[in-house]
Amino acid sequence: MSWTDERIDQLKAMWEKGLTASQIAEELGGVSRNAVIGKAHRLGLQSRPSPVKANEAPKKPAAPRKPAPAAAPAPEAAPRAAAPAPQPAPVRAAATPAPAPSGAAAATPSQPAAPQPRIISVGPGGFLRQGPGDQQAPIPPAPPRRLVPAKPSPEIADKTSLLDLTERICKWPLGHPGEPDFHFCGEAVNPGFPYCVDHCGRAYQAQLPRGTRRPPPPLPFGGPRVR
DNA sequence: CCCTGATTCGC
DNA sequence: GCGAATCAGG
Repeated sequence: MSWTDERIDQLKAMWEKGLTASQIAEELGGVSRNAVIGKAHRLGLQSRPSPVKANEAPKKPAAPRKPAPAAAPAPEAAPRAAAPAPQPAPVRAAATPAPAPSGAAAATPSQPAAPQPRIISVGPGGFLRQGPGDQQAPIPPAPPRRLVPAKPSPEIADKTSLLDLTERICKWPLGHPGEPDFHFCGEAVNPGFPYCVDHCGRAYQAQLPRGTRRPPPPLPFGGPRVR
């Protein structure tokens, strides 16, 4: 897979939306988590609180993993880690940046300056919900669309959604796509299979000899509800 | 173990 | 430019 404009756009949107690199990689498909991170950095989409970047360089800037045996007599006093990055922890959740105009009563409260949260919703399957017009434009006007919480409703808050699926999560669908409570099994998979042990039993059934009568197997989709 | 992002470096 | 390998922290 290559980084087409579309895919780069999706990457940007999802990255800025706060999805993890793994999730983005899964949604895009054909790329690894590392590829996503690498591309994100190349694109300049830096930041994101990293779990491994707590402190800077108190004493040892951490020895470079590759000693770089190649002759490099150049005096590299401080090759990297240049940015002290006193940046405060990024607060990404707030929908309203709250400009906070300093100065005494400089505010004209009547109209709170419309912020630009740049809301990009990612629909099921990870596709970007864009109007036909804004193919890859910044989407200047805030969409009048009603905001939807990350978890659509408490009802399915603890259910396994499409975005929750990983290689080791059972992908057996429960309910029917489109229904509000449609979700996936979510159990730990039977290693090597896309389903948990239970659902592997449903998905994979021994081939019986020809002519043997057999009750129709329950299908994941289409058939009557199976739970 | 699982996960996360950051970084390096051979391609 | 790309991304696997690796690191480092939770």
